[in-house]
Amino acid sequence: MKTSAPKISVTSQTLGRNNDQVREHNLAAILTLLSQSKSLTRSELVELSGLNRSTISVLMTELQALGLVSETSPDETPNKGRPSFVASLSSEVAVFGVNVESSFTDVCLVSLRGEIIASHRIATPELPAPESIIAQIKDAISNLKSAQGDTLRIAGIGVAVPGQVRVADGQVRLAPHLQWVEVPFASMLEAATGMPVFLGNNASLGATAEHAFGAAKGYDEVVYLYGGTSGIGGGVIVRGELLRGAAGYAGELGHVVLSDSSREDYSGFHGTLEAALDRGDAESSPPASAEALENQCRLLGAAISSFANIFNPQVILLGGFLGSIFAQAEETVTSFALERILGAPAENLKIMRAELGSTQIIKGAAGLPISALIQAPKASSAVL
Amino acid sequence: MKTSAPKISVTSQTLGRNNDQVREHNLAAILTLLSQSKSLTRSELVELSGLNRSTISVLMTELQALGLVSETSPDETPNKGRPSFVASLSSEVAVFGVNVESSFTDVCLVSLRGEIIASHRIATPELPAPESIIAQIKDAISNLKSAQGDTLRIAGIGVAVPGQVRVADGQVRLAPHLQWVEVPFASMLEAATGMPVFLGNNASLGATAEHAFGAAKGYDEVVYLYGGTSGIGGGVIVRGELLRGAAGYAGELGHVVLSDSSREDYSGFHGTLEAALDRGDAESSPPASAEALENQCRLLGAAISSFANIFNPQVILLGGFLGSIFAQAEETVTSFALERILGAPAENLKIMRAELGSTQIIKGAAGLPISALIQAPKASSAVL
DNA sequence: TGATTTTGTTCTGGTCAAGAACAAAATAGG
DNA sequence: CCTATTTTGTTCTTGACCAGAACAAAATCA
Repeated sequence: MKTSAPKISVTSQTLGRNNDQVREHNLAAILTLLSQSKSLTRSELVELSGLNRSTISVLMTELQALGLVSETSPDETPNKGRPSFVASLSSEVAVFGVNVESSFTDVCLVSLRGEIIASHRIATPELPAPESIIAQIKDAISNLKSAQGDTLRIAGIGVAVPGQVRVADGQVRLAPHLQWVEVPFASMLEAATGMPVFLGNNASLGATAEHAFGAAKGYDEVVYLYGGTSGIGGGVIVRGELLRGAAGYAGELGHVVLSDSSREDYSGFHGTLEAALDRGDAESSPPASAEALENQCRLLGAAISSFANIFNPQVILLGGFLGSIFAQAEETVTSFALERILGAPAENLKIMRAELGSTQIIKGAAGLPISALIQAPKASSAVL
Repeated sequence: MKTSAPKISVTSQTLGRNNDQVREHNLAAILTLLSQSKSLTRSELVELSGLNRSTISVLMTELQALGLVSETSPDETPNKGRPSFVASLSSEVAVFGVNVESSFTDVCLVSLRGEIIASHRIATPELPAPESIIAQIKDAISNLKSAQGDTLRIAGIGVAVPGQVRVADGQVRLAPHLQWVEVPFASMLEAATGMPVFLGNNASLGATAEHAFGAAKGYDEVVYLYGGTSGIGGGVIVRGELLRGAAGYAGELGHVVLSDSSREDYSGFHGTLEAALDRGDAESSPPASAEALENQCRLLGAAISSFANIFNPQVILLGGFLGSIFAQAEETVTSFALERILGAPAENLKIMRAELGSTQIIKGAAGLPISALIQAPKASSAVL
């Protein structure tokens, strides 16, 4: 816990760049734009990317050759002039999104656009052991895949886990509600399926899903708080990307200290947000009293004010039972929050309920292999 | 405070890139490498940047023509083979760093390498009014500049302010200890001096200085907490860059809610870190009792645990009187903190006292125009 | 002093995006 | 129905950039 020699960090900033990387970047830019909209015409791509028409032409040809983009003629031609091709991400490439919870595991086939094509739920009356659930996921994947056409290619698997995940190698460090300790889940599932596997924390992936598809779409600075059966988690979007921290454990927003109370949360920490807001009161049954609800609003408001002062976000999103509390008493939560937010970060701040339903975590998980494909389209396509 | 249509964000991710930007990026990469070391040989630059030797040759020629880099023959030649040129950032270009506090304002001439060349302190027995302090800063700048050789070129002015600063236009929204409200300081100082002016919050700039030159050098995920006469502020480095948030107000770490206490901080918020840790007790005089010190350690530890869980940083740095508390009772603070940090983010976490002395804020302020110059060497050089 | 090693410089070649010129495909108007 | 206009896709040329090869320069070592 004390100082040692810091390793020199080689960021992309200090690395030189050559033409290959320019092409890769521009391909990724087009794919990113396409993933943000259902479909875009070539002329819209020209405008949005700032690239020349001729360059777009070359890039689109390459992306079609890679099988990542499909172009069609437009259905309607509202403008005069030659109609522009309509491009969208190929429906012949998809990924799997997996959400592991204590009582069930969802496996979904998800398109590059983030649409759920097919899904299957594995019920686990007993807590899932890593080996057995991996075998079941493998079966579900091959069933879902064979139910589709032969032309479907899979770019990878994204898995959401309710626990702390080391992003570098997809190791589950600790997932208390699954009773998993130090499970190398990514490498195990990779070995079983032969596909690239990406792991993430479930609440963090909820944040990326809300950012990509949900209520936080279009914002680059977002705080997401999620209250579920496994406590309170969160995710933060900074400059349009998920806040990961040194090893990927960032975003444990439920464990901020809020009060002097001795009440403990699921990790045994006292006085934290998770300790103060107990799930049972809020979602399943209406709160015991108006006083109890007001107390919850006060605590939620205090947490919101802390996060607003820390992150100066554009949006703070509340999901799960925290969204229920907010929906019941929006004014109360907001006014408690505003009590302790500085004037400047309080401007233009939006506090909203999260939008996506139960599919958000799956979509966030699917976003992991999708992002990997988009960021390195040439390299990733070789893997398919 | 409620939802409106989100504006579409155009990030660099979605923008195409052309050859001009490649050159600009590579020039910036070399300057960044040089700013991280005192000096580097060309062959070291080849290795660190990953660029070809011939490319480095061209780039260095251009940087010398821009007057940003100077090359000398090596003093010693420990290896066989032709000795490599030693390159370093030019000493003919410098910037001004300014730190405005309630009772004085420091103006320093700072080299591109972050060394303070000359400095001048303006005493302000009365609180400084914007117009008068700008006139005094202008005088100090011209005096400091004329004391140097004629060849010295100035790339800009960086100013640290104890308050909330909108980074987009350098507007001081609120600086309570200066009693400034909505002061367009950057444009005022630009008009007075004709030089480009950059503004930042003092604690945030302390964080960037610790990251660039101090105890956090080499780390990319850093939380910095600073306790000074104007309360408790902070700064967070995420992926090697300062966390700014939507408008630049992020990092107000002193205003996180920690307890149910009704004690208020300088902004009138109760139960916050700043409210709980009163400055008077800690720095000027030894704490009244061991009990009082332990209480301070408990509160500081609680804040540290929150930030560790939120950010999963490599380092948490404590500056100002928070550093004094830590130095007095390192074990106590650390053990209180570890009580409520999850296992994974607690690994490899270093809690340290900040390194730089009173010059840190000046160096951080100077870093603003230096970074601007490094990031856009061709454009910025035209301004000089 | 000559061989070896390492580095700086110059020249060539390949890749990339921008822009111009041209072809293609729609609408608008008679 | 035909033609002018508008908008878009394609192709070719041009200029910029980086990589690599060939060569020259400057040190050490035997």
